[in-house]
This record gives sequence, C-alpha cells and structure tokens, in this order.
Amino acid sequence: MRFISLHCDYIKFKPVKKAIKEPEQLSKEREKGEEIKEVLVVLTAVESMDDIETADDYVENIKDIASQVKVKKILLYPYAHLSSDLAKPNLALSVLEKAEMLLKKDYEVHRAPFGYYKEFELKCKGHPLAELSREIRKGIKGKKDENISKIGIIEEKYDTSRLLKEISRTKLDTSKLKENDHRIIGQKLDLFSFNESAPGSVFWHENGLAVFNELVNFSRELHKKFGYKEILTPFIFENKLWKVSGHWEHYKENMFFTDYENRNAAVKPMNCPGMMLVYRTKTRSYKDLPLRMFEFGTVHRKELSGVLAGLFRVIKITMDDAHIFCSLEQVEQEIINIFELVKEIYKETFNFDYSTELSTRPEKFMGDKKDWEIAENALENALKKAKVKYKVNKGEGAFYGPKIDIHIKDSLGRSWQCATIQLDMQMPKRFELEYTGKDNKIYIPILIHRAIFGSMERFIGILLEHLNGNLPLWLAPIQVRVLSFTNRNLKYAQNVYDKLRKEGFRADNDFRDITIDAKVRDAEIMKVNYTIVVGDKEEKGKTIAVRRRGNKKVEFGADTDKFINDLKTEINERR
RNA sequence: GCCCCAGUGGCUCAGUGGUAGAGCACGUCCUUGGUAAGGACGAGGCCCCGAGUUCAAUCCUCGGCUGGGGCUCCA
Repeated sequence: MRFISLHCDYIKFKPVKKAIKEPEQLSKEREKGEEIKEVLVVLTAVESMDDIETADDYVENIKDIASQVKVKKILLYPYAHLSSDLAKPNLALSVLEKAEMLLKKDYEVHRAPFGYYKEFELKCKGHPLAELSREIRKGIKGKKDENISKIGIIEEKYDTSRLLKEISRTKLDTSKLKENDHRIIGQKLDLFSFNESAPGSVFWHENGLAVFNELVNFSRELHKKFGYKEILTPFIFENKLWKVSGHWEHYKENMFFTDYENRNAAVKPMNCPGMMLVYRTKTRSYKDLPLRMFEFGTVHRKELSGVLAGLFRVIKITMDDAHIFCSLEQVEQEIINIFELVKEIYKETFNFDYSTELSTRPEKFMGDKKDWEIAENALENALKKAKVKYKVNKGEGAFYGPKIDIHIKDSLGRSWQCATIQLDMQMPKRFELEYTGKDNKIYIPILIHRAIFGSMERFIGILLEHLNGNLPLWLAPIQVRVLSFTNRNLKYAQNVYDKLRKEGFRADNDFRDITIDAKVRDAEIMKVNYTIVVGDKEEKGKTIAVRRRGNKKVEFGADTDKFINDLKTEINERR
C-alpha cells in the first residue's frame, strides 16, 4: 500500500509504515512557522484493512498535534495486486468493496476501471509516480475532478525510495528569482545571452567571454603544473566510432546526427572516444603511465526539453575534460592528485562550500564484479588518504564504473554536480588500448575520466551566484573604468584610458555628458572593480582619483603608474 | 519527455475583444557637476509563431516554440 499526504504546497509520498512518524514532522514544520491549514490524506494501494487502520492512526496523530488543521481523507483506489497480478482483479475488488462499506462515512472513495492501469502506464512518458502526484494535485484544485477517479494505479516495480527522497526534500521558494541569480547577473553585466533559435547554447558576450577565457587560462596553467598534456580533438565523428565506444547503444537519444556524402556521423556528446584515438596513435609502455590527457572539449547533448536551466544546464557544453591512463596500482595516487587539484580550485581559489559523494555499482552494470570491487576500493582508499569527507550513494554509479562527484548549491539551494571523477574499465577494452609492461607483456590500462570545473558554463553560473557578480580583479570583465568629470577633461581622460588599455587591462570608459554621480552609479551596478575619475584637479596634477568597488572612500591624487603596478600585483595574486 | 506558470519596445513590467502604455536604457539639446539617478524633447513595438471562434483577436480556444519552477536525467 502506498500512503500519500499532502498539505499546502507540500506533497509527500510515504510508505505507510514510516508514515506514522510523519505527524512529528508536521509539528516541526509548524514550529518553523509553516502555516498548514489542511492535510489531505490520500490512500492508494490498500491491500488490507490493516492498512486502513494504520492510516486512521495517522490521522488521529495529526489531530492530536494540530487540532485546528482540517483533515480530509481520500481513498483513492485500492489497486492491490492490480499491477503485479492482473489475474486477480476479484481479490482487489473485494478489498475495495469492503473498504467502501466500512469507510464511506470518513473517506471520499474514488475508483477507476481496472483496465486503466495499463492505459495509464502507457500514457506516462515521465515517471508514473511524479505524474500521479500532479494528477492528484490537479484534482485537489478542483479543476478537473473527473481525473481523480482515473488515477491511483501505479506499478510497484518503480523504486519509490529515490522519489521519496526528492519530493520530501525542502520545498524551494520558487516564486521569485533571487537577486544573485546568475541569469540576472549575466544580463546586468552583459555577460551572455540566449536565443530561441539555439536553445541551451550560450552566446558569450565580450564581458562573459573575458571571464570564460580567464578561467580557461587559469586551468591550463594549473594542469600544466599537475603534469597534464593538453590536446584538442574533432567535433564530429563517424557513427562507427560511437558503436565502438558504446555511445551508440547507450547514448544515441542524446546525440545530434549529421550525415554528409557517404558518411553517417554525429556531433560528439563526450570527449572520451577522441582521446582514446590519440592514445592509440603509438605504442605505449609502462614508462608512459600515468598518461594525463587534457582537453577543453566542446560537446553537444540533446537534453530533455524541460531540463535546461540558464548556464546550469545547457546543450552545448564546454568541459575541462581529462582522461588519465594508468595501471591499477597507480589509480589511488592519481585520484589523490586529482583531489589536490580540486582543492586548489574549489577551496584555495574560490572558497566554495562543496560536498563530495561516492557513487557505487548500480544494478545494471558492465564488467566483472571483481573489477568493480577493486575500483570502488581504490576510490574509497583515495578519499580516506586524502582525508576528504564524503557521502556514499549506493548503486548510483555509472554503468561503466564507480564515480566521485563534487556538488555545490546555487542561490535557490539546488545542488549541482560540478567536478566528477569516474573510473572506467570498459572503454580501454572496447578501444583495445594497451601498454607494454616491465615484463614485456601487454596490459590494458585503467581509465580515469575526470573534469574539475565540470562544465565551464555551469561553473561560471555557480561562481557568479557565489560571488553575487563581484568577481575578483583577475576574472572581472571590466577591471577599470575611466570617467570624465566634465567635458573639459575629455582629452586627459582619453590619455589615461589609452594608457590602461595599452597595459593590457580590461578597461573601458564613460565620457557621457551626465553627472558624475550617475556615472559612478552605473560603474557600481556593472561591478567595475576600479573606477577612475579625472577632473580639473587631476588634470592639473597629472593624477587620478581612484574608487574601489563598493567603497565609499575615494583616493584623490593617486599616481597613475603606481596604480598600474598595484593592479598588476593584485591580478597576479589572484585574490 | 511529464506537471504547473509565463511570453507586450534593448531591459523591468502595466493594459485592453475595436491593431498599445510607463520607468530605465538609447538619440538630440540645455546643463559642466567631485563619487550610487540634473532637466527638456525625441525616436523606437508583426503585443512569441500558426490555426480557430468573431464583423473585429495582443486579449478568448487549440496546437507549437522558447523561458521559469517542480519531476526524471545529467556536467
């Protein structure tokens, strides 16, 4: 039996045995100031009268805790055995009839024709449970009452525990965009835009591209330090490659196809196969390992239409992708090295609050259980050695191997996966990758897929929200802006501006004929790091007046050359 | 893909079954100001696309596209 309770905008699925605990939760929510006026108890899948009694206990509990809360009981339809045992409709029917008789007073009973189950499942393109919840909600709003009688039939085979987790998670305040929403910042600072004609694909404006490129440069430098070799592979590959890699089989729905002449090809949704081909360009020996191949790879993935979200979820994705080829013994150390890199970026550079999760073997997996155990142990040991705190997600690994992910929350409290480290023992076999060992025998290397930013787009989105658009000097799209005080000072202002440009700063100017207040205001809104005003005083003394973003104090009479040097120092320190 | 909501000048939004309005931004002029909005005037719109209802649709209905939130999936 499934047990559903709804109140206000909350919707929760609870297995009946756990549901008894729920009234406590209700009181907690009331303490937090949640206003709950009505609780709707919806019973589905009643299998016996015991179920109904349990539900009644639950209702009594609610009444004890919150006497003013209105409780409405709905018996949706006892579909016991219906899904799993269509051969016994009479059994289900008898339960239903009993229930109806006993409960008519208290429960609104809705029933559907038994044949509806199949129909419903066929109709559902999404998750049947999720759809059921919408149906119920719709019914409650009274808009389409007739729908209520048609629902309530769901296959038991669907794993509800995961859904439970999702749905019972704190409901987000979705009514308002937060001020630090990256989409708003992106528009205000003229960083990027989207267009209907290329959904899920970012148009990077000058300002946004500056941020993007700085991050790329930063990452390149760091990867060099960590011993990676950067390469670049094609965008379009023939389908036969995707058949080898397994994407044809597992990822076809997400790929863009493009045929030409006699070739059937696809735009790459992942970078791995291209890199595998580079590995194969020569014979490798154990001396070459670990081989760390790095690529800023641009991939395209067809995503379900309801799933795109600003920079967080896009179709054209740029990844700081790398593949590490190594021996089994080297895996642990390589993972530890990756943690170092993660720490360097996430902690030292940006000071993010992030969580680490280890996902293990799923029910449907490729390869040997033994290999999986080795891989999982390697990941876990590395986590422990690197003293990383982590959570285990059992059974949520990729089909080809276990993985470690880094998650960060956005302005709405939603968690996004950024960095990912995945062990793969399938791809090297499929591509027949080899290396010669010390003993002159041929071995298959282990493959580690990993991305640190994850997707550049998503990372920039997270970063913008984290800093509320106040980017540090080295990343800022407009580092310095020169303002003319009056039209008398235009020439000198132009000189100062030219000088800054020639020094290589991202500088711009505002020589409009409006008040200095208005220009300063605009510079602050644009999150310009340093605003420089030149007026008569400055012109006379060959100085500048410097204002730092968010600071009310202004440094009058500053020396231009010294200012330039200070800027350079600040950029180099990446503070 | 599913559920709910939205789509009106570059931006933020009003509004109406009789083909449109404000503020900001933009342009011109006045003003020449010391660190978060000086003033006047002006230009700018296939009211997302397609069909239907109607004498008449930006508005109502249906379908589509895109965006937002929630699922599912993922970086």
